[in-house]
Amino acid sequence: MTARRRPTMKDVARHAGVSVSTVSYVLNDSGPVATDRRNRVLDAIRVLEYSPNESARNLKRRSASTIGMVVPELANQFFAMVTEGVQRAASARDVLVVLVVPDASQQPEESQTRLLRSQRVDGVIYLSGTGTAPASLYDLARSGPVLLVDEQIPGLELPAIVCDSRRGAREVAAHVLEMGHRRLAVIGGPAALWTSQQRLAGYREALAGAGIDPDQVPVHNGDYRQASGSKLARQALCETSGPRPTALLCANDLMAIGAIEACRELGLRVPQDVSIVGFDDLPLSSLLTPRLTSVRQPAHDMGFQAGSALLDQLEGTTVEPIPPLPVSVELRDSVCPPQEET
Amino acid sequence: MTARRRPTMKDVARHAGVSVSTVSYVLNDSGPVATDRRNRVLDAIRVLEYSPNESARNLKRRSASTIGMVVPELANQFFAMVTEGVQRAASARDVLVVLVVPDASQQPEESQTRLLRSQRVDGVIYLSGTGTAPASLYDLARSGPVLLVDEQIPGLELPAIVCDSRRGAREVAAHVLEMGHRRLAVIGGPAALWTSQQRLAGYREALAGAGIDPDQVPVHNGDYRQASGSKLARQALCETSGPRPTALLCANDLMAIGAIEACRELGLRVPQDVSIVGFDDLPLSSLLTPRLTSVRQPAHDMGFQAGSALLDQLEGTTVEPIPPLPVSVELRDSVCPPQEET
DNA sequence: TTGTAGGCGTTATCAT
DNA sequence: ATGATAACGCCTACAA
Repeated sequence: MTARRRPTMKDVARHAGVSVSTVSYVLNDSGPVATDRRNRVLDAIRVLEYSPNESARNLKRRSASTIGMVVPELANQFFAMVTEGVQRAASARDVLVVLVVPDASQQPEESQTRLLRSQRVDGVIYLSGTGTAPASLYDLARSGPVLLVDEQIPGLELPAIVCDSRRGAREVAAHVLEMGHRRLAVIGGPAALWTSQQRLAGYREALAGAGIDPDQVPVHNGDYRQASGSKLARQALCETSGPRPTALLCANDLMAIGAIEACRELGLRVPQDVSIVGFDDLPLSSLLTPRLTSVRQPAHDMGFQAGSALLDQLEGTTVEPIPPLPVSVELRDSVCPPQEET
Repeated sequence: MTARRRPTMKDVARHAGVSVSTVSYVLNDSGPVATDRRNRVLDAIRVLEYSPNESARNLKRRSASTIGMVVPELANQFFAMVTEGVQRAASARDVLVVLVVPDASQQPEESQTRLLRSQRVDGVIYLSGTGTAPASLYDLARSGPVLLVDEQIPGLELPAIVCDSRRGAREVAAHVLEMGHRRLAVIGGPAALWTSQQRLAGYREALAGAGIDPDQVPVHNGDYRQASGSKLARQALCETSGPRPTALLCANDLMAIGAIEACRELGLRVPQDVSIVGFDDLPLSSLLTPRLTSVRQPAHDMGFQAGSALLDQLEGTTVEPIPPLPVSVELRDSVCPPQEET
């Protein structure tokens, strides 16, 4: 049994007794073909199990029907869901998604940049997770369309799909304030990140709206990871002079989880002693004890929209900038009215 | 400012005053080139910002330097981590990963099959999550190398990267038995899935080893999802005739979480009234209350090994079958000795 | 050591 | 309605 060469259009043409152009015509409906000959071609394709060589096609068409997705890590469920959304959007239009997870320890420059320049992808969806643009992003953007998700990068005028972090933050904070809390602290994200800034801005709006001077509320900036949430919560609850805050506004769920952990270790009950809210509403957040009040972002949808928008752009459709997607506050058990100290 | 055509090798050659073959030689070290001319070429490449057209290269080489990763969903952290591992392995060898997340509701056949046949990928890593092979998998396997991860599909003699589920299951079960439990129940996975079978086998070995007849221990098969864990736990704890089990062996973490939930609703304390163990050790499992005793699988590593093995195979390296990867039992709070009923 | 030319599998232009 | 044929950009004998 010899490993047979893959059939080409030429083989199909020969088998069907027609010319290659005819085959090409039926393959792409790109020309008129008599019904009987079309059928002969279709048969030949079936018999030979022919399938077109996409490399050749790409070469000719100068496009790859492929987009790249750059994402900092998949273990983070939010990123994973965005990625899944992107892949859905792409696959709905018969476009492939190349996944790139830059190795934080390496210089990611090379692989990402080479990616677009080598025309293996027609465009890129980019999610840095840090808010800072590596040099490679500039190159990418110069050599092809780049769309940002879940962030906006200062200095780069790139289209982006984001959601209304600010409003979400404002609303959870308002909820906490309505419960009667007056002494709050913020566990914020990396100061450089757009989402951190938006969320902080939202918290401040709510505070101001409740007649509290935002500048009086301490802000501890972390890195969006659990450990930093834990550390900063401890700081906010102990090391501050003056009375202990009764509520912690955490800029994402992972840090909120860290905060809960810290409270537990400090012997403080959540929510009776300290109310805590997060942001992201990871699926796991409703499994915690207590169930975490958080702001849900439509992760999958963000990815889907991003994928669709990029593909629209590639098709030459002029695309309107997409307004921030709506978020929703999920009220759960980690918030209650402040209890008087006994 | 006119959108300039991408430079080709010909442009580089002209700019450097050499022939295209010379350029090709320096690009791939595929021929001898005088040092000065090599430098001229390198300069030209830099000046023109040339980068090779991979489509043309692929066409010529009959390979795509790309592999496909088929995975049922990314929202499941285990799958996400495997995927990340695959991408790491690939990117370490300058190979791209095309991500495919078959839409369960659609017939996934088409996209997956077309993928490999169109020679856009050189091979595929496949993780069905169901244990049943869609027709497309047969096609895939006929037209190129396919490697399974985290499962083995009966009837298909495909290489696979798995881990030692059986041993892991045996060991957690043994731990539970050592704590003194005698009345157990198993919340198993889908009967068709290889992992379910392995884990069940492991539990049975441990039971037999402790002098308990495995056939006397009730097995409830679920679908690896939280809801089924919840439902089946309720069944195991209430509807069984005879005394209530004091421990539940759950074939994965999600079902274990469901089981914990069920216990809570039934007013049973975990672990005092019911001890529970899971499998997978998802990162979230140690965040639960109580922290879940589970069996950790090296998800990322499984992916990495799978990627590496596939690439080895593609390079023609003859690859040894890889033995099951080791797992480790993570002892935590969801297990304690059985308490006498008061 | 370097250059020329043909082909990889498609698509698209242009005759017929 | 159909069929030659010339690109697409790269690699690689083979010739110089």
